[in-house]
Amino acid sequence: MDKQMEEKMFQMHAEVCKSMANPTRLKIMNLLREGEKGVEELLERLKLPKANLSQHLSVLRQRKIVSTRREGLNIYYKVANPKMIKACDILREVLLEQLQEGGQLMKVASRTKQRSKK
Amino acid sequence: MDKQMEEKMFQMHAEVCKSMANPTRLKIMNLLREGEKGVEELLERLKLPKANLSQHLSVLRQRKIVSTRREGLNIYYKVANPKMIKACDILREVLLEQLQEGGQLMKVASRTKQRSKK
DNA sequence: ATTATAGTTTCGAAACATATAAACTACTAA
DNA sequence: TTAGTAGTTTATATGTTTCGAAACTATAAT
Repeated sequence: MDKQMEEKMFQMHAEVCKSMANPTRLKIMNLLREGEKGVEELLERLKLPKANLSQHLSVLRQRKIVSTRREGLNIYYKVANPKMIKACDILREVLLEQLQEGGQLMKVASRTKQRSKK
Repeated sequence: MDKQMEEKMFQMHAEVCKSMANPTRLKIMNLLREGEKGVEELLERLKLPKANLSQHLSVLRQRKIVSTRREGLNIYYKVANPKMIKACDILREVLLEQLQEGGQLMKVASRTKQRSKK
């Protein structure tokens, strides 16, 4: 892979991250992890204004993170590549570890406090 | 995990994605993947204004994506959790697949064009 | 104490992302 | 053809991210 190609990859990688860098869009991905879902269902579950949901879906579509299928009036969305879910899962693992460590530190801190009280 | 906790997780997840949603910061991560590096070395390799590099490092530090160590005047950075690298790698795989598919489609398109020329 | 070096923080302007509301498009059915 | 439903797009106001420049902080050496 040449220099320019590398540059392009970092650019694209950043764009994908941007698409995932919003709690609402992560919630959408989390719902779609269970499988294909219609806009109607997403609307019910997320309790968002229709236009706003549509905008978020548009972001995910443009980066090809989700793909769509129309059936009459309804449009169905799904995660385009299951590896995307995998990547999300790993990040969540990291976050959980961080929360745990935070918890540990707090425990240690309180233990230290008790000790120094003696 | 309760409702509020879930909400917090999506929030945090989005913040982590934001930290990674910039080509320069991805390049930094890519350099640090090889191991700990001093700011000086990062500066040389990335050819950025010092202040700007420092701002990007600050973003990564705040989300605990990197951690630091000082040694005299120099400060050394490393990736805090190797899973972060794993997550990046998966996203890059997805991107490469997409590029390949794009290539395929282009080939099919040019073949189709030739055919219709007959 | 002064000076030099390595790195960070703050400020301000330009570019970008977000939510809401209003206008629009695609399909269906009467 | 008209009307209705499902979904998308556009416009705009508000907030966020980015960069360069200047000011600042921490450590070391004199």
